[in-house]
Amino acid sequence: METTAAETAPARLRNTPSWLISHVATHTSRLVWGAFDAAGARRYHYALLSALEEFGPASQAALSRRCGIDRSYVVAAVNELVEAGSVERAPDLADRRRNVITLTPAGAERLRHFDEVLAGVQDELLAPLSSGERTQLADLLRRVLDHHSGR
Amino acid sequence: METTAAETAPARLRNTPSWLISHVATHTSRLVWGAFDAAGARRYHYALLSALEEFGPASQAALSRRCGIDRSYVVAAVNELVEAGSVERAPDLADRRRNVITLTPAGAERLRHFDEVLAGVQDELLAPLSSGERTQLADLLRRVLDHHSGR
DNA sequence: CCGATATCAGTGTTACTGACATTG
DNA sequence: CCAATGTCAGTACCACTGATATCG
Repeated sequence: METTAAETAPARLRNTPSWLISHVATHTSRLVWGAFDAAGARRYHYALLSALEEFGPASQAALSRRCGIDRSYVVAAVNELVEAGSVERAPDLADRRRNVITLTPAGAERLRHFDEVLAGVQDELLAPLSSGERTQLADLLRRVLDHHSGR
Repeated sequence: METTAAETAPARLRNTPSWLISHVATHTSRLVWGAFDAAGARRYHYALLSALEEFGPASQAALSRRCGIDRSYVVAAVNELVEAGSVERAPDLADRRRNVITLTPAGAERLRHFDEVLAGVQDELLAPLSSGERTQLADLLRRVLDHHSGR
């Protein structure tokens, strides 16, 4: 235990949305990281596989834009996913600057597995909230996110 | 511009609270970091000053627990705050393992300045939400946070 | 020549881990 | 002897920056 007890945080912080978001995100990362680590994966593997399943084969740059992951990180992530047999990387014959990344059946399988793992995480993360409140929270966050990624 | 356009994220991600939180937190950090950087400070300076103002002089370990900042980081942060004249560090005569950190008048001044800076950040961050919705979001996050720091 | 792509090298912040000496 | 404290060294993840070569 690094942090022996909790001791209430200053009211200033507890009333500042940006602080709340950051701290909840820290706990979230811990949970998500733990779950993916146990599954031998990284958090953004799920993001990439999701994009490939929903939108079909795509270039690395497109994946970067859709998932909000840096291009240089997509390179590394795709390397890992290729090695795991979850995706395939092939040069794009139509535009020779690009690679086409394609989801493999094993990758789709993996994605479904991650779905379950992540569902468990959501449940643990949002334990104190009712079903309606979870939806409410997601809606609010989605609106904030859309506002800031619109640019 | 690193990310030319946004292109909608996969529905799987947009419906996953943990993903929403993490991504909103990224945007949040950008905003907060920018604001504090312009003020020549770090994000956790605000946390530490807040705790000192609300609870009075405290040891570094107590500050760590209250602000959720790692002990090793508190060391560095207090160094910076001492150098900036915002706090004073003195050995605790009652318990010689400890230091007593005390807020200086200049530090209290600094805190008030940060209050204003941060208020602006909240406004920018939560721009798409009404006043009631902002409260709602903060309430939900606070409950999630309390649930996870209770341990 | 400009813009996009894939890649790589490197930086900065922060959470976390572990070690250590000092003190209660 | 065990626990807490302050300190330091080192790791890991991730966002970000910039450079480079290739291609449209």
